[in-house]
Formats: sequence, C-alpha cells, structure tokens
Amino acid sequence: MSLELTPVQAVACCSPLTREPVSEEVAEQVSVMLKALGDPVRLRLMSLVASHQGGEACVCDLNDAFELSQPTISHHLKVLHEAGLLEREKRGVWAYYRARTEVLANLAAVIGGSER
Amino acid sequence: MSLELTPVQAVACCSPLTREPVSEEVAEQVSVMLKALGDPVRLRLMSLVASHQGGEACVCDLNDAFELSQPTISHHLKVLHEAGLLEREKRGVWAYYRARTEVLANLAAVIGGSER
DNA sequence: TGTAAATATTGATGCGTGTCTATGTCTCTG
DNA sequence: CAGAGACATAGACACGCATCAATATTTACA
Repeated sequence: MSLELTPVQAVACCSPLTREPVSEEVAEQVSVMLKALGDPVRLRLMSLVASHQGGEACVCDLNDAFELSQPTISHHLKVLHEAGLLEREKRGVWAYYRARTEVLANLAAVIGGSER
Repeated sequence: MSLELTPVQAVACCSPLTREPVSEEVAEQVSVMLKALGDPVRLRLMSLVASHQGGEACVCDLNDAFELSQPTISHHLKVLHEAGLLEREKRGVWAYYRARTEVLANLAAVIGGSER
C-alpha cells in the first residue's frame, strides 16, 4: 500500500464537499474522476456501459454509438478505466467494460452527500 | 425559454447515468458541470464555499487559501458560476459566492442515483 | 473629488488533451 | 501456419485551458 491516494480510495474515505473543505490531496484525486466524466463522449460512454445489460458492455457495441474513430473510443475508455470508474475484462477477442457503480455512488456522496 | 439546455436544467431533469444512456445534448451540458469540478483548485473552492458558514464565502477569504494569483482565483470562480454551481452577490466592495447545494444534489443524483 | 482597496477583465504563454492515421498485439479459425 | 478481426498503442497536430502580469472597474471613505 502506498501513501499516495488513488482516486477510488479518495472518493471512498472523505466527507462530502459541503461538510468540510476537502484537503489538497483528496481534491487532487477526486478531480481526476470528475475530469474523466467531464467530457461529453466519456460521460455518454460511462452511461452506455452502466445502463447496459448487466452493467457491462462490449467495446464493439460502444464504437458503433459514436461517429469517432476506434482509437479515440479506446482512448476515452482508458481514461475512465484509469480513473477507477470502469473495470476491464478481455474475453476471447472481445473486451468488456464494467461500470464500478459503488465508485460512482461514492463519488455522488462526495459531491452531493449530506450524510457521513 | 430556450430550446438550448443549460447545465442546471440538464442536471435537474434527466435520469441517472446508470438507468439509461444519457442523450448527446444532456451529456454536453452535464459535462460542463463535471468539467468545472474536475480541477483540483475549483473542487477545493467549491468545497470551501459550500462548507463555509451559511454556505457562502467572501472572495477575500478564498484568495488567501491558495498560493495562486488573485486573477486566477477570480477566473476559477467564474467557471464555477457559469456552470451554475455558484451564485454571486456583491455587497459593498466585497463579492460573496454561495454554493447551489440543490444543483450539487441533482448532479450527485445523476452520477450515482438509483431513484427517479 | 481623489485615493485606496477589492474584484474582474485582458492578453500572453506554455502545457494538457481530444482527435486522427498508422501500426502493433492478441485471438480465433480455416 | 496464415489470414482476419478486435482492440490497444504510438505519434502528430490543433485547440483548450490554467496561470500570470498588467490594467480596468467599482465602491468606500477622507
């Protein structure tokens, strides 16, 4: 375990924005997640995956939903993955991404939560 | 009223990410808000204002919390204001920013909500 | 009226990032 | 083993953006 916080850890441990000022370190990590969602294409990708059957979707389906090149979609999925918002699993030739709904819930709690 | 959605309207009317795919238009507007929060300095600013006495804070106090120039802080506050996350009120020489907690709550519901 | 203080605006600069084409890697199948 | 298909990576480019110094604007007060 490192002293460096990951976005997933940061979002799981801190109080809501509105309760007390977030530390510099937490802000740094949480903003990684928000920045990842702060792009229209990535937000739609996240929503497509999260709302899909079983909370997961195949890249092949995602590519067709946009008029963007395949590498661009791949890039955006990587950003979401590295932010801790998507899990990735390769099955055969296909890659499946799964939404980490508990992370989304934690993020939501930090943004708008009143509890904790 | 315009046909164009504002970020505040978009975040108030749509279902959670995980329920159904967000439309292109909603994604465009919601991502404005997320992008605004997707910067460490702005996230801390938002938290400072929201967690402050009465949900509002004076710019003079905010400037002191960062080792950044006054115009830079002013710029970030403007971004948060234009995203619909902060309200602004001038009283005398001082400017006060107030967190729109209901907007934050709506945003949180879109991100991690399961209801609606 | 004139000066000082608080905040916003402007313009410049360097770095970050969204997008593309080209190419690599891996897996299945004939 | 060879070819095809799915996805990722690399490199390039144009645009966006965080930051600053300088300046404008507004308000209070002497």
